[in-house]
Amino acid sequence: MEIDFKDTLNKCTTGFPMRAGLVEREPVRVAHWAKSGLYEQIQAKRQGCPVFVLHDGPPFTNGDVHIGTALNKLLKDTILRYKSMRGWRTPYVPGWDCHGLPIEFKVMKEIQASKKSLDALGVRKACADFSAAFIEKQREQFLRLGILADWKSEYRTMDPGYEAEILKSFATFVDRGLVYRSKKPVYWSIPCQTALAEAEVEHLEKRSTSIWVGFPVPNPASRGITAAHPLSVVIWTTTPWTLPANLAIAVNPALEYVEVRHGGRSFLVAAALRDSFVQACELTDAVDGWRGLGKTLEGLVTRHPFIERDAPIVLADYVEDKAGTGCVHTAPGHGLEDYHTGVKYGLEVYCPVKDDGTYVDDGRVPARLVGVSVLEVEGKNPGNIAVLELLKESGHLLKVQGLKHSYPHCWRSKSPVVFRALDQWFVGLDRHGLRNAALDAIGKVQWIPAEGENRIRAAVSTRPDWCISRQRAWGVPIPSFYSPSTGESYLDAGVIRHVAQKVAEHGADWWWASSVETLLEGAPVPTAWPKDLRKGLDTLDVWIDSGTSHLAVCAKHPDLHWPADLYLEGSDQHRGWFQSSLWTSVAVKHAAPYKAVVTHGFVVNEKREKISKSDAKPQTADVYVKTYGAEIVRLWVASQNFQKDVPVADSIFKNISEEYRMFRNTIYFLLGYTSDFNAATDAVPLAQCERIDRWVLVELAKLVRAVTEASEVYEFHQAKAALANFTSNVLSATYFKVLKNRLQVTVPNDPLRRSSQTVMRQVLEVYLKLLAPFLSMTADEAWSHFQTQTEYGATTSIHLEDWPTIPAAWEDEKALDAHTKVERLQVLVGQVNVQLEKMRQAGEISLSLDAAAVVTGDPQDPDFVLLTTCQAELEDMWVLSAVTLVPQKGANLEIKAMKAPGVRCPRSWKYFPALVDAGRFGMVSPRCREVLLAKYQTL
RNA sequence: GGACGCGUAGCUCAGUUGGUUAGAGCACCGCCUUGAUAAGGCGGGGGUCGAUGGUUCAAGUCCAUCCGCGUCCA
Repeated sequence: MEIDFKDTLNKCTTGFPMRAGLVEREPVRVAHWAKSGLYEQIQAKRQGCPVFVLHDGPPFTNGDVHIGTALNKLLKDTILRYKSMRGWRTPYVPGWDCHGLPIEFKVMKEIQASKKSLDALGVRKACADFSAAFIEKQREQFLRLGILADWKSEYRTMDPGYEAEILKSFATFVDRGLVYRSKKPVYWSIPCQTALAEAEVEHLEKRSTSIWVGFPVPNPASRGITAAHPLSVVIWTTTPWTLPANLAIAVNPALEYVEVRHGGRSFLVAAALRDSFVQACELTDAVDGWRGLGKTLEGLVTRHPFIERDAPIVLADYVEDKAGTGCVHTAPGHGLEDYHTGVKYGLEVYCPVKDDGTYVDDGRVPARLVGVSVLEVEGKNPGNIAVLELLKESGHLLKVQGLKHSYPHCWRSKSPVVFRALDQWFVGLDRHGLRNAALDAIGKVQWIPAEGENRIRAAVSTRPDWCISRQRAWGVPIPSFYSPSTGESYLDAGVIRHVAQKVAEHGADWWWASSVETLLEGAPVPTAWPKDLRKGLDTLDVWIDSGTSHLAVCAKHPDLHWPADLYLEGSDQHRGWFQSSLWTSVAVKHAAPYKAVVTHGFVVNEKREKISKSDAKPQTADVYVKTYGAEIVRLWVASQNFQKDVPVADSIFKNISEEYRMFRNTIYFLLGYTSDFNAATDAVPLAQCERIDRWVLVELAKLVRAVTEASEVYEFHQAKAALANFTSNVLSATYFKVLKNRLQVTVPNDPLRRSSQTVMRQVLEVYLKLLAPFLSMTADEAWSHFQTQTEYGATTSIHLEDWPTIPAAWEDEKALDAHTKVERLQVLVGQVNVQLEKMRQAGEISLSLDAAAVVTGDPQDPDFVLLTTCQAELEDMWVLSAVTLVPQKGANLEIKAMKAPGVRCPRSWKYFPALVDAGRFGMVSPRCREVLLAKYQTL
């Protein structure tokens, strides 16, 4: 009868399943964490510890959690779990960014589709519902990823309390004299009589009237231009109606310009566009004259073609030589580029067009234009027609030509939009040294990676004044008032604070719902304000909302402190949240709101291209969680050098899944082979542990150091790499290989076995702790098995443990000596393995235990001395059936592998000179006979 | 177009101040194992270090130009 010796071995036994079943089982652990209040437990455990505040940048609440957002949140979670284990108290208050155009836009489209019409309050209600619904969804998705947070304290920028903080901060801006009103061009829809945002504009094909117009130059010689005839600078434009607002002509400083002579007149255009100009304006037989660079033209005075006014030449880099004449009609009130150039040259932001699209009567607009509309109806634009007439009469119109091109249109009325300067509120960034204060503050922050400092410095130093008003409904109101008779605006910090208090009680809707009398009731209204006031309907730029979070959250929440220790967001936030937070902080608190800023790159696809929304598959975190499991997503995050772009692809997740199995199986092995070990009774003093066990502890110490050092500087991919190498090389390929036979074959309490188990328990404990920040669910699951051999039996979580430290005994003299010796023995066994592989390929052996080795060497040879010292351990260490040492004076060390002599023990698979009778078990090795006897008493 | 960054094996990453035949994990191929088995061991193949030029006794590592990609800006 065949005996199945497998049943007589100490087997790998554990309830920790080798197969993870992540997608199905993870939600159970997430629920377990919620039910047991793991986050609260962790905070309670670190009561009184130094506090580390990672302030959460609020994700925008207009969609499912994107894989890039998951990357961000998981990095934060990893850092906090690590910091907590390191002894920090790590309160984490998550936030949500609720206001803003993308939501309002989506909501407006829905409203439009349902043919309803809502007032501002109705729109706001719909937007709030929309945002709230996505908060619920996103929170679920974050929980599913295993994010631990103080969800009960989460902040929302639409909470009345938060809105009040925004207004209080704004009041401080006003107090400090930073806020002013000025004009700036925005998209304007004449039929809707409203400003439009970029997202509300759609580009459609349009037929426009393009014209070439000459601006006479009274004194060409002032810039050294030697023109043969009376000179005109020629501009080309597709919006003739903006000419009444012309204040300058822009040329490119680097382009060459040429005088074109024809019919007793001279024209100045860019040399590269000279031919197309001559052709378009049919100037046959034109001759070229003076030439010069654009930069020499700066300040040259031209005359407006039909208004008594100068139009100086200004320089602008955006002027191209691809179309037109290289001389760009510039109206700061009717174009953003023109506006910037105008600001640069101190030009007026002049916009002589009213809300209804008609020219104003300001005494500067020609009488024939006053009241004429610039709205195009059925292809006819009265403004254009009138301007063309004026040009024709003045003789400066060189050519009219139709042009089909893409032009912005209003998404609702489908009519062409116009650019029109409106009064806006600005924060003057150079007032009262604000910009310099911001730049100083930047220098006191630690930027990781260091290049981040350049980026924010560039953003802060070049940013023009901050336009903070939006003509929108979904946001925090700018509590301004204006006089309908004079148009004058009124803003007062005291009044704003009064409004803030009311908003804290009633929410920002109160502003829209209340009359001016109600709004100002009880407010400290300045005596200078007129009685007849209307309320402003602009909202604040949402960057003020999120940029105020350090005040509304860090400075207010009792668990947190200001400034935050860390901000962690994508690198685009240098220009976004990092910057807006800095400005508000410097304005209100005179310092940066963060001590350190870590940035991560963007998720890109396998080819390292950006992930666009038009991709076939929506790149939500859920897609990956439901396919691979949150642990795989977490491990993916830990695998990336997140300071660069982060690739995401199925092939990568498959790869990571394999790596996960490696970690999981290693835990399985450690749990399984120590399940019969009781530390209280079975532990072996370290000093008596085996050499291989001492070796692995030295390796473990190295691992703890590597993982800790990498984690301290947030280089988790290095930490994960160290863990992977340790798992694969140190444990699986070496330690476990050497131990396996010993663990299985001996009696359970064999000293060798207990020595290894003693160390394996330590390895397991430390290994799980090192994995905990990354494989949070798996480490916690294993921790329960480690404590209680059940999945949820543990009363504590691994996330409540301290980060491992390295006991001195792990690396005492004996340990280091053992380490050196084992390392050398591992190098030497390499020579054996190559020979074994040849024998295996030749069909001579299967297992390494089927082989033996004979080592010949000089007794003085250091390696031979080492082998002699460790002779008793060599068979186990090399997993061979026998190792014979043959001292031979003067011989070079030679290790020869051969088929093992003797007979194979069917139980231990090791070869022995002879087997012995073990009764009902048959013939086994003497050692196995002993074991069987001890185990079963009778044979 | 501008500013800043990135580009090392199929994939994810290491490669100290320039110095021997460029490394790891995973994947791949072959063999073994089936007593970690939806596991494990052993062996192996695979990179002109984005391209080209330059500095140097010596460059993945320094410089220049170009190409590709990303973020922000225009």
